[in-house]
Amino acid sequence: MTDIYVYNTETRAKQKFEPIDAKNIRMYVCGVTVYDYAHIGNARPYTVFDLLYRLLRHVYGTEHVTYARNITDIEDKIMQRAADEGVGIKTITSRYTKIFKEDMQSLGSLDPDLEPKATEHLPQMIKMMRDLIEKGHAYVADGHVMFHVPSMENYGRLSRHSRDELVAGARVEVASFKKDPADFVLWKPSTDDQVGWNSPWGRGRPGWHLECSCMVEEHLGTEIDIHAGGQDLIFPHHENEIAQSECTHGKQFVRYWMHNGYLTVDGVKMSKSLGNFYTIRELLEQHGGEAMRLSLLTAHYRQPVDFSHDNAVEQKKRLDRWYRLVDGVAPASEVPSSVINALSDDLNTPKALAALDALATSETAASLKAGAQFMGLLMQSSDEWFKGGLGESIDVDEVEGLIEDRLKARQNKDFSESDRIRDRLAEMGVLLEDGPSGTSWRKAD
RNA sequence: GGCGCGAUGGCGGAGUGGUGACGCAGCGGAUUGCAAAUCCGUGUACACGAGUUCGAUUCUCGUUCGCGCCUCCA
Repeated sequence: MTDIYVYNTETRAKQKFEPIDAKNIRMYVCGVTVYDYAHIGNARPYTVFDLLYRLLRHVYGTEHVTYARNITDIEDKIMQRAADEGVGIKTITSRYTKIFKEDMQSLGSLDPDLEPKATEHLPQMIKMMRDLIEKGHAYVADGHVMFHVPSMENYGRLSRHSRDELVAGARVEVASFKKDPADFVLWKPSTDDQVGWNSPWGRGRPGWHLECSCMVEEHLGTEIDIHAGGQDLIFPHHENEIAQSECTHGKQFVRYWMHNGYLTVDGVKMSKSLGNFYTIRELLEQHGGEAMRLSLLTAHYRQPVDFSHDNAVEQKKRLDRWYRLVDGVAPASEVPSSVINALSDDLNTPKALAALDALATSETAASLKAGAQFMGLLMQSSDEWFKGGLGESIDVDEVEGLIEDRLKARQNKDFSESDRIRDRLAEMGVLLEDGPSGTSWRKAD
């Protein structure tokens, strides 16, 4: 069996992956908050950890791996958006959930086994808060339920932030009802015009961290193999998940914590708050799903990746070359070991892509296709790739008729006529390629 | 201030204690009426300083520069 190595944020080291139960491997990736179109930075974790999912399924068997990716469908930004549009939050969340799922599919990610929604886990959250209060880890204050950070001995071990450092470096004003400045919210009260649920502590809504702890427990159990997400979630989100789950259950919550680096634009982190973002939608329209997927995979997942249109165009050219080679070729039955080995080494996608390039010869095209498809690439036929998509209405019959005319002109050595036809096709967005076996065409970029 | 990441050729980006991946771009050639595509060939790099070593881009320390997190954030 192939050994998989992953970098564990908690130990800050690359470790051999040893499943809790090889017949029941569980991974959880923090999903999106559905209040707007997702940006391409959001897509990075779901793309790289999709590869981890594929790898685990390959090594341990499809039926032995469960991947959950939640939908955060209650959050203040959602409420704000709903209020702005004068609609209920469900209208907002179902709209953007649908868009998000479509985007992920366009980027070539497999659907997770489970996509739990926060709002469907209120009873579990109330139960966890009860447990935490009973065990002395949480308290009620001013309509809030707060987690009491000093009640947990090794709080901060994931981010390596001590409670004292946190308090000293805090940029946010400390609410007066907190017993300790580091305490965080499990439940907050809602006013009458805000969305809320009844609870033993009054009508309110859950804090973000609580949701994930409860969804993990509900669907995957109290101890799971892998929990992943963006680096910005290490603190406070994942730190607080550990606090909630471990103080509730008294056992190690997660074996391996994995975090991807940021996607940047012009070297700066892409984020909604900075406004320097591209939505997945707009980039899919410009570059297509596979080029965007490949673009996201060109850097190792823990490194920052700087998004640029030039890179997307470059990756499209790489795909063009591969698609030419695999035209009409059936994928090999085995995924090339060079690809599996590269991915098994902490998801080394640049190395895996180099392995594909090494297979990009006419002799090894079947292996290239198998390896690429394993990574969610080369999923179309070459004809679809070169001629389809883009929605530009290209009339195939007209194109082929003009190619015939041009061929006749060329046979008559009437090159000014043949070039005129080629120019006309170019205006239609069609590029010609004269090969030994005749003339083929593809849509222009 | 605390915690952490990085610095490789024109660009992107692996990797290694000792003959410099890979992609895109460039250049030369083949092919072509021309172009495109394809094929062959080809140049350029390891931030700086010190240390360890027979030998360091690779290990150690320091410096400089860049980036992120420190309760919105994938």
